[in-house]
Amino acid sequence: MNTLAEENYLKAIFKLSGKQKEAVSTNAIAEELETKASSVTDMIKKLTEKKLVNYQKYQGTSLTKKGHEIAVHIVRKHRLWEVFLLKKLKFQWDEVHDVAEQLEHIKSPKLVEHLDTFLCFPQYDPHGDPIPNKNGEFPKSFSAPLIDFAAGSKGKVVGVSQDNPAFLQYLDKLEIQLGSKIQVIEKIEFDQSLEVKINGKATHISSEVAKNILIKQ
Amino acid sequence: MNTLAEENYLKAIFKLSGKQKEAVSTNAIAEELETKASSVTDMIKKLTEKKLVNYQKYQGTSLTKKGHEIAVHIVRKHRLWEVFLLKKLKFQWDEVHDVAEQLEHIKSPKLVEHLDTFLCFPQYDPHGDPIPNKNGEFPKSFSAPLIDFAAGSKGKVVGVSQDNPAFLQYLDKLEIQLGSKIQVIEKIEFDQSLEVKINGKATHISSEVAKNILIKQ
DNA sequence: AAATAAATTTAGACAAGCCTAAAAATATTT
DNA sequence: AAATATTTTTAGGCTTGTCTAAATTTATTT
Repeated sequence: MNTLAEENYLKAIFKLSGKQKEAVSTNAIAEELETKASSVTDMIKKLTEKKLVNYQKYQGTSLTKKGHEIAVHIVRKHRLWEVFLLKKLKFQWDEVHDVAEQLEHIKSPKLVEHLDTFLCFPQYDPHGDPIPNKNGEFPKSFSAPLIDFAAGSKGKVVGVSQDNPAFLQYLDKLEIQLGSKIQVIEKIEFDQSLEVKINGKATHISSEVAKNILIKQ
Repeated sequence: MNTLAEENYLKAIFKLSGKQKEAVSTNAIAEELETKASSVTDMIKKLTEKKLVNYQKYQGTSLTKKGHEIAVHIVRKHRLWEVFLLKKLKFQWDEVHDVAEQLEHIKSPKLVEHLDTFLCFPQYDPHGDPIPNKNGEFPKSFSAPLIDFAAGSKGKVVGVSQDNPAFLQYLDKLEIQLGSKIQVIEKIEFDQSLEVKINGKATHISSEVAKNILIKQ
């Protein structure tokens, strides 16, 4: 069984290493967890000992198969709890994260599976992030940041990757909501900004905004 | 904010000190928490520092008003989660305790209150124990162990005060379930055992068993 | 390629929470 | 009331997870 601190490190490495599972730098982990690089080095050594990460001095860290499985399971729990808080307990969009951050560490296999059943096996959480099933498999159709879509592609807004109030208010102004239909008209080379149609209406958004809107085709 | 260990100490002292809030011995706390007396002394000093307990060397420990409030709040959370696990997630009677033991430490005032609302403000948990409201007040009508009832009295089984599997299996054999109607026919002076009627059917149970069945009239 | 800067690791320290063993205080016997 | 037993506390130590400061390695400039 892993400690709370270990779980948080695995989750951070998972988050930082992306789909290709690249090695993650010590400083990046330190920043993600708001701790010091020396603390990270200490913990990475323990995780190496437990065969949860691959680590070579000065060369960064990546998850082993076992470490990856644990991280995905924590992500699963986090996102299921977010759905529970939003759908069942009537939390607001931006209130769920901190509580889910605590709930994700509860240890009870039965609890997760019964919660999943109770929620009718949701595939996405309130932020539009995919929820892995109990075997750690993500739903086939992924959401991705709007900025990653080519000109011409169409999709639906399934979430955001930021819940900064100013950002959410700006989306409101642009009339971008969960479920809005969105089409990429043109990508501006110069500043990576986008011409898009939102629910049929043309508008223009910056790359900063496009990075944080999640789309599912 | 209190640590997990601190919360468990407060809960243990609350449990041991009963309604009259008597001082509790160091050894009793150590036994309750399955730890050593010396560890208890250490922690009690910290809790004294934080004004959560009253403590005089060699004279035992009692909760301050503040400590009592915190303990009651943890009990509230524990029992609400038990109801959630049983009623919503379809856990078995004897599976809820260990998970609730973890969930009770989640810190989010909003979570507790929304959970309470979601569960429609239950007054008793699956073991028949009363659930304090958000002001820390217990419901007026308490359940009591079967053994405390006089010959002739009638009531309903609202819980048990043990969740040892052998005990629960034995109850099953006696056809005693949550909600069973029970009437005390006779109390045997000699060994404190009881003649009872369970759902109309006469049977005989030992004092050991009668101590652990909770009845509400 | 040498010098400088940045990233990472090591060394040593600290708080929390636990432990064992020994000392001190309290309770119980005789 | 003295002797013995029990309870509780103290002293010192260990592990986990953190920190700062210094040393080392890698990356970037000049």
